[in-house]
Amino acid sequence: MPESYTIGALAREVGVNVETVRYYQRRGLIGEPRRPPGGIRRYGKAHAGRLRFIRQAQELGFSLEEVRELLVLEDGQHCREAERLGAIKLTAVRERLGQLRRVERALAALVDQCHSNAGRVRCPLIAALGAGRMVNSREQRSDG
Amino acid sequence: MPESYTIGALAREVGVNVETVRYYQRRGLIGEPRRPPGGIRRYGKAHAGRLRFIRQAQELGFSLEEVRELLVLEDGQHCREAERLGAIKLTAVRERLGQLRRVERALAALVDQCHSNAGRVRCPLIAALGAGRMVNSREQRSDG
DNA sequence: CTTAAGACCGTACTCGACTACGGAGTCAAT
DNA sequence: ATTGACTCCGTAGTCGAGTACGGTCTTAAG
Repeated sequence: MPESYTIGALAREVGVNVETVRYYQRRGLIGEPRRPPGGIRRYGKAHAGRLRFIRQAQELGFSLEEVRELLVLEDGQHCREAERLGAIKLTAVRERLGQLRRVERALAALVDQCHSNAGRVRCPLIAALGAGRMVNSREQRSDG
Repeated sequence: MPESYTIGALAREVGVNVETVRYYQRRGLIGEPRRPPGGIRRYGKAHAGRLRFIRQAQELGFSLEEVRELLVLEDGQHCREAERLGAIKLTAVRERLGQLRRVERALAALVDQCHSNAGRVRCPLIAALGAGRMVNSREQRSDG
């Protein structure tokens, strides 16, 4: 019988705050088991799984609202829809990745220049910041 | 004479809200030019550049506070310090990059599986989320 | 039985990053 | 001179994602 966790145990198990669990319940992200006559709720593996799901999805960049959208698909009947959502996220992730790569390059180069520069004239890093557009996410034309 | 923008023009130029510019000023991210006797402030290219930098840095996941740390070094006297901060940021960027790469892989694989799966049994994406730990930023052992 | 830890619950607070509002002043065009 | 757009400034509200608080109730241990 897996309905063994109290809310506190559940939270500990998954590594979140009790208040966070309750918050998710209020947001409709996890259902609350009904209270036994005048008692306290018990949670099971499924709840822990759900909770992990939420944290995972968050790490993937889904907002709680988006997570909720995904959870609605949980019955397994909506793989298509899940795929669609996943694909959208994937695009976003890839965009971010590209951006971050550009920054990595730019920043690495600047730090390197700073190092060679060794405290001379103008600091190349600072100069670059002042100049703006070290990194541009999207090309922008008609800039005079 | 580059001090040509009003705050509104500046905001439009960079694509942010006027209130946002003012907010950044309050946060010490951009200096406000002193008002001419009883007049309105004028901003120049430098301000636009600064503003763009801030947005760039934000898109990369830097908080305004972190951006401020870098911008504080603007006098050019602190190349060493700037280098240090730059190096720290670079490390952070690389970490983020790694994380994002893992996410990209995981998500791509799942979406792909969904596609092959074509609406059958359990949706792999949903299942994977439920199982937890598709992507973990830091390894964690001793998990039973 | 007493007691302490923990559950329950609602409300309120926090934090980061904005965004909106309202009243007074300024500027350019008519 | 008047109008209307815009600036200036402070304060307040919003949004997402929690986190904290305080009072009452349950439950397990001693």
